[in-house]
Amino acid sequence: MPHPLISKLGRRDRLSDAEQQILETSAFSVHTFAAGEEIVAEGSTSDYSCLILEGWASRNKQLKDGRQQITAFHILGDFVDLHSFLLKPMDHTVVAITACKMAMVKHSVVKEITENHPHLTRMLWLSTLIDASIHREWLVTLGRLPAPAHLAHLICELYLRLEAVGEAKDYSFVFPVTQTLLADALGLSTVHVNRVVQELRREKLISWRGARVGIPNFDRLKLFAEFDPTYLNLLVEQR
Amino acid sequence: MPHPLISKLGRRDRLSDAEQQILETSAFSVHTFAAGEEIVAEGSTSDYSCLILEGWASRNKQLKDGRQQITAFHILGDFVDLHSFLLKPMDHTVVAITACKMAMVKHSVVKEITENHPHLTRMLWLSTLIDASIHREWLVTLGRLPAPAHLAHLICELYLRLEAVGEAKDYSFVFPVTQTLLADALGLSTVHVNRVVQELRREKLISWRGARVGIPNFDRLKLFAEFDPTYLNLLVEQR
DNA sequence: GCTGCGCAATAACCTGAGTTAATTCGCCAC
DNA sequence: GTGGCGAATTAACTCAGGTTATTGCGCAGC
Repeated sequence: MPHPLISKLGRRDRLSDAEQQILETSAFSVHTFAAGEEIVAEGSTSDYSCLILEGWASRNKQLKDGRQQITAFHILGDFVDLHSFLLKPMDHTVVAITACKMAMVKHSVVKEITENHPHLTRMLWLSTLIDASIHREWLVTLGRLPAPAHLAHLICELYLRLEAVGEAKDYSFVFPVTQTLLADALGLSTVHVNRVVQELRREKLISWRGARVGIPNFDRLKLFAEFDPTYLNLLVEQR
Repeated sequence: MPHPLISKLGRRDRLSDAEQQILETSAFSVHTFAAGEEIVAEGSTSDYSCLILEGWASRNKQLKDGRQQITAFHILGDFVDLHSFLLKPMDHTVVAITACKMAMVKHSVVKEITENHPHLTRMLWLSTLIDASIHREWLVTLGRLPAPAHLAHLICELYLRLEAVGEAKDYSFVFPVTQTLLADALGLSTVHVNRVVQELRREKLISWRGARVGIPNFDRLKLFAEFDPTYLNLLVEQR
């Protein structure tokens, strides 16, 4: 299996053999985390970043009263806290949604890349810029879309991201997220998430039984969600 | 007057004379934009980025029905669309809130920096990471805070950012944003923004007459907004 | 001094989403 | 197959915030 980060960056621009070699050998260890386990703590200052080899993770920000907002979902190939290379301390927690296998990369290695490999540096920078672009899209869906369209939008996004890394096809994917977590991502209550899920099911915009979500008609769901995939930057280009 | 980007980055880490020199001479021109004018169009692919020398700007994302969400406010020293160096096409518009003076920097110059000046590259990367960190904080305030705390939080943030660039002191600053724009940033209706502004005034958490906002008791406002400035990364550190 | 205009302020009414609490389902352990 | 448990579902009621419409105010233009 090719290295997931190489595939991911390679989807945006061609990587040289030397660059691929560097990424191949960048991890100093592989850790496994159980579902629900905290991978990175808010307020911590680490000297490494984590790349997902297997499983789902989320970035969570806690409020004082115990409620939380999820600011991102992460899947195979995502460099969950690459920003902690320069941005310290961590402004959020990273939590394993399912069991996760993570490759740990020392910040000294990333620093060495910035010293000697400008193109690869730009590609890593790009990957954090895409995270930010997704944050902005979430701001719009959170601030301006009604709950049903908001959920539909998230499902469109996750499907395309999963498809890009080979974890989804034929408009169906495994979605290991409880309605409670979904509520934390959508800024809703659990009860209302349930109402909205059932509305989308009733309208045949999605199917969802067990952990598997299906999209009977992607164009219809896109339209309903006002979804435009540009912000995911899934196209190859010189950087 | 020192170059605002040098001061801004210099607040996060020491810049060498050579680095300062590069930033000094990086702009190829200075443009002025009128209030309300579009500085960068959504969907466009430019070969330069803009740095604010004077005035306020915002990043706006439009919906089909004409409504919009503001995803960021920008002030003196902010590199409004540095991400367009690697992320194309633009996923949002940049609009001048007041009259703006902008320094335009060619992407070829930024690229040259990434080729030859790793530390300066990291500092520029950092500045986009701070943007992302603010996006995440906004996701929390948008998703989980009630409207009054949300507005209070924004005012805390803007005060500290303005103070850091010398545009605010003594807990008072010029806030050139109409309640309609504010509604687009907070994900609220204009009417509700007005209700909330008056609530904060009534509670003596803020004063706001004309374009000037005052904060009689910053600690009380922080508490009310659950505001923690960590995410602004205003502290100096080696990068 | 009048007119027009953008913005702030108010009012009346409506609705999407929150809250609390009870019920049901699916699945695993023993 | 029974008990336990987390998650999904449902119901009843409340409320934050949206909608539509009107009014007031300061100011630029003539």
